[in-house]
Amino acid sequence: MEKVSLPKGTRDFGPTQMAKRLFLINSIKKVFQKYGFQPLETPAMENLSTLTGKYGEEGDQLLFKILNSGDFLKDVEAAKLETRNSKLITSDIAEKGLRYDLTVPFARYVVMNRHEITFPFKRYQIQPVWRADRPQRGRYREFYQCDADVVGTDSLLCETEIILMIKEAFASLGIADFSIKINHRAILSGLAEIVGAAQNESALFVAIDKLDKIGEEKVKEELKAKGFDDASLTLLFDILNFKGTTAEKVDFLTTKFSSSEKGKKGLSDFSEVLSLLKKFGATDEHVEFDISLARGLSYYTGCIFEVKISNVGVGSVSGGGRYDNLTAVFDSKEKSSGVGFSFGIDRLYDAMEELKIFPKEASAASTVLVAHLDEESFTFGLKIAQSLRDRNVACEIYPDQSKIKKQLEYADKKKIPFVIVIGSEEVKTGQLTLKKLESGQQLKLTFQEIADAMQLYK
RNA sequence: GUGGGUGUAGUUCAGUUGGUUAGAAUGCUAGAUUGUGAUUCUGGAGGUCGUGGGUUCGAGCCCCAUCACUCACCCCA
Repeated sequence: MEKVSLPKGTRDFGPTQMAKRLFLINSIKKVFQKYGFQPLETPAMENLSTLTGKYGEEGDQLLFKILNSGDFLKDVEAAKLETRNSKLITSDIAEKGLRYDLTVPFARYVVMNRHEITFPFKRYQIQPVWRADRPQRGRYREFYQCDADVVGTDSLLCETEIILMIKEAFASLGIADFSIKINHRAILSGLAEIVGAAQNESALFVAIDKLDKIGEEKVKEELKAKGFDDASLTLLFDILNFKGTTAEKVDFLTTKFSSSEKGKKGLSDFSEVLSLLKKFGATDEHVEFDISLARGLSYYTGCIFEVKISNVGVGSVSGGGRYDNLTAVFDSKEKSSGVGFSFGIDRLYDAMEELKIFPKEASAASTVLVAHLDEESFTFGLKIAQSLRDRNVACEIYPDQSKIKKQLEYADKKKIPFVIVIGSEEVKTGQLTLKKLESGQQLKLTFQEIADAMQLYK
């Protein structure tokens, strides 16, 4: 047999995985829709010009490019080909690429349709993206992103609703132990100002973002290497290491930021979000003010979020933040500030698998299998199966005349919870045999009784 | 891009200083049981030891190359 395989970093999702993935995706979709977000889908491929230059030089290299159709080398200048420099001829032989994320295609969509869109525009988008990265644990070349954004408003209501949505999504998924870490870009800028690193913000942010991953000492080393002196490091960690409740942290920073306008602005935004949360009637349970949270993406300008599930080996499962101008990358004149966040479906899946909290029904195919012992029972069973389907019960009848043993094995393997066994006895009396596979328990019941009981398992 | 690790049955893995016919668990399959799965018992099938070369009387084991997978770093979800 020929050896078949999958491209590196890609995966099949079999029926049992799909059942769980759909449970996850549908739960999240429901929450998005409940908060007024509308679905958007964009093509897997975009013009390469739409994608290049948006993710930095590294990002450009991670783009999957699509060869032009036909004789794509025909019109390339001979001199260019001679150089054997792939980068040089890329633009001549590939004008399309696979999307790298959902944000840039969304920005493109907003720019293209700005006259039709009613702002504030709330959309969600759940689609695969592709990166020519080297795969490793929890990182794939094809993976799903699950984004929700609001564009066209500065209101902090959006930030508050994001918190509510995260809480609601996790509640419906059955994840109880998690924390929503929040920080504000302006608070970070304030921090940079105080320690005299206003000119060197990004180096500072990248370093302190790693704090919980590599520890205080390593971060100090990294910052020293980048020219930070001992005095500013002491000052910095004095603030980063402050422990206390959210309110205490805010008070503490208010005194520290007395001279920093940016810092004050960040704190007031953050306090506003907390106060709106209260007005919604929600608590700040699971919400944690984390001064060291920076997130890599430099285009965030306001609140930033990151969600971690406790006691699992996966990284953050959700994140996002506010940005000033989504469409700036396309030189759009319209100001399109907004706030967005996304769920990492693959990581959520891994986390829920690790916690073993996927509901059992999520993996079951049918609720009932109709098993039969002879030709006559099979014919009788067809009616039973269809009547159950009429009552919206997922049901299948075994297609072949096989030994009852084989039919039960089939139900067991497919994790079908109930089997109706039909033989000459059942056909004659109309009393059907219902077997619950998990317990092995078996009852003689009428069709109506079974149909009623199955309503509970739909 | 940089640096580790691992390739043996469908799957997860044992395999002694290099020495007869390469094992286990699980899965698959047949039966014990002609109306009952999962559990129990009995039998059976299943391997070019990733690939190519080298050392040796002899290589799953040692050496070289190559490919695949995998983990970490950079970056990211």
